[in-house]
Amino acid sequence: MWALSTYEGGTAYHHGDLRRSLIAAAQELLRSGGAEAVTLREAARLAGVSHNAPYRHFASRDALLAALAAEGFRALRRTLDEAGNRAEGPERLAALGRAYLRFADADRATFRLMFGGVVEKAAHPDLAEASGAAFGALRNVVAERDTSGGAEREALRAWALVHGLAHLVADRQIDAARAEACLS
Amino acid sequence: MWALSTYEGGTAYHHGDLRRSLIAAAQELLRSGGAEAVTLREAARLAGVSHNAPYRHFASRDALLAALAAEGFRALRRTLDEAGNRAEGPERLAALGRAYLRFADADRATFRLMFGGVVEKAAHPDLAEASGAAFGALRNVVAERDTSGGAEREALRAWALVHGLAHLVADRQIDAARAEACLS
DNA sequence: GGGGCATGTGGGCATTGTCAACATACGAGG
DNA sequence: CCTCGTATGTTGACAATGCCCACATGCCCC
Repeated sequence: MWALSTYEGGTAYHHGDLRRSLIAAAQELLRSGGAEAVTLREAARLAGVSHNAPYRHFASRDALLAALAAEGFRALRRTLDEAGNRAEGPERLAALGRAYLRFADADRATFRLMFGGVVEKAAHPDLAEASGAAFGALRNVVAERDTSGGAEREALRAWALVHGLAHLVADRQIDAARAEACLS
Repeated sequence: MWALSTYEGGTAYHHGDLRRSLIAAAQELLRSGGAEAVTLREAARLAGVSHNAPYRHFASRDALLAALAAEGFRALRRTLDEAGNRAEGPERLAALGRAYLRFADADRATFRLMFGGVVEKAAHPDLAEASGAAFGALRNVVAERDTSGGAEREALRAWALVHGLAHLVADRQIDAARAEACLS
């Protein structure tokens, strides 16, 4: 067969790790055409399987999107953790902010899927957990900076500021450099 | 015919103001089921016309979504203008912020359509204009507060803070009251 | 080595976006 | 008043998609 896809693998009939291949294919669709372009049948085509094979791994298209979003939250968490480990003291929060912004800028489609409300977190426990973990990482560092009485409010403000900047970047309302300059 | 829809009107064949009816129907679909639920055929059904009638008013499903988003930006601008007129001096910015948050909270689906990247502003001039006007209203008031050298940066910060809070509210990460408490 | 079960296949159905051809009515100009 | 052009709406069709069903295949455990 000409043009064997990179997402194929394993034997002819049993794929080997179709779930991962489908996610990889779907990520490519997501990044190149947005959430609308993520199609079970197209992902199956890219993975070199029949149009119904994905249903052995994802209950529905929504479940596939949820998996993509969860993957995004896990990646975001890794990014935040790394940034947090490389900085110390008062620099730490700004480092997290920069990491957050760079994540949004580097993978706008995934960021929008994560926060666009297309997938309902309540319906996908895996997603909810990944999302909670990522937010936890951010909240911890935010709260550690300010231990006074108004910590709660300040933490929320910092979070909202970064989140808003990230959305503006993802929507191309401002560019990433200008957004980074806004972090105190 | 039983169950005449509120979106119908005019004579039997020629509807009268189908464009407006379609937008109203689509808004209902948007609010009750999100952007995914906005369907040309369902909107046509609600308006009591054939499945192809909408094409006389919208070139594509995307054009209909763009019209909904533009309508949203116009409503946001009206809301911001009213809020700005009712307040004076330093209170003015906070009033705009509250209006912004309430808009996002009251019509989460429309807010997400406006900022979710589902419709490409570049492809719909009407949308781009409405969006620009709404942002202009916000930016003017933001910039008026701080006329020092760092006005640009402070304006962007204020905008991002409100925008981030609005997204968090729309995604139900925090509730509207907590968000409003964050506005200085 | 045989059977159970996870995994993949093929066909089918309803829904949708979009195109093309046709039908109808409103309004301007005679 | 009539007629004809054009805006508006209708019917029919096609491909793509999500999802369901019955069936095929092959890996693993007994």
